[in-house]
Amino acid sequence: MPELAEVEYYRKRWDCGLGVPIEDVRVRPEARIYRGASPHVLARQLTGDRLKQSLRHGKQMLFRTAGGGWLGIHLGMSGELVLASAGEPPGRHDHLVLQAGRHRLIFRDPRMFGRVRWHAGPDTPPWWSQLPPEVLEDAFTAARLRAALRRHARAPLKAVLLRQEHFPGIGNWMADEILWRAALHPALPAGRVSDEETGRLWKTIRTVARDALRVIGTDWGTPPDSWLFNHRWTDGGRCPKTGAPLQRAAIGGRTTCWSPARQTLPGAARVRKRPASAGKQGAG
DNA sequence: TACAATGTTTTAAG
DNA sequence: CCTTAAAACATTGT
Repeated sequence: MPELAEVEYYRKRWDCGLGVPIEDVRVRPEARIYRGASPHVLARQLTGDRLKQSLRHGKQMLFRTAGGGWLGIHLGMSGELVLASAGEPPGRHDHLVLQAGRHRLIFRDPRMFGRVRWHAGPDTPPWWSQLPPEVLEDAFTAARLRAALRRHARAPLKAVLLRQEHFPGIGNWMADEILWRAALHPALPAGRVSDEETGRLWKTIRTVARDALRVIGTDWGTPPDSWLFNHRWTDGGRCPKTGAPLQRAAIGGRTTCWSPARQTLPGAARVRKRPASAGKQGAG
């Protein structure tokens, strides 16, 4: 569920716990989200410490503790940060629970595609400092976008936009919103985007990121109907710009929504229909 | 019931 | 080595 703006929203949910001593830490050590890291070390070191700062970069979150620790959280597909009061019993999918004063800071993730990591030391963990520039930073230049498009020249534009090593924070709905606003077909091979279109795409990436943070990242507000957002999941949805019916298909492995009236594929490139169960060719 | 879900990672193939 | 596509991951809701 969470992309750039949703992660930003969740990050702030724990704000009321900043500065409050953590009396107790509960973990579900068998949960997949710890991925080889030791949840017990995390629990021991976090106990008695306090969170003093929260950061977000793309879809990654990082909580800095007063005692020199770093708690990294990725929400995966179904994760969320929840605030509960001290008395409530833990939910079935609450994999990390920090008891801080009257607050209970909870990482909840039913599908467990998320991730929790722990790092102790004065500097940010290596995996954090190596993240690519955010799409709203100055370092995210049109030249960087052009290089990413060149590198994945044969992949559909939609699939390229989802790559976190180039566009941290962009997810399925943002990618569709960006391509729709920029009037670029999601199946267009990235290498065929013209210079003029690249400039347009670069501006649109930044506009959508800003809009998303403003509308969703602050209080999870509902975007206006002028966005594709409100129309993309409903059957029979119509393009807010043209009124024409929207289309949906799997592109780049994800359900994709676009407006055929404004996002067209030039010439040879066509949307390839998924092979209708062609039967498995036995490997021999 | 079977399928899809706002995400990554692994595996396979070219 | 590189890129691309598909499967896998685990659970819930329609």
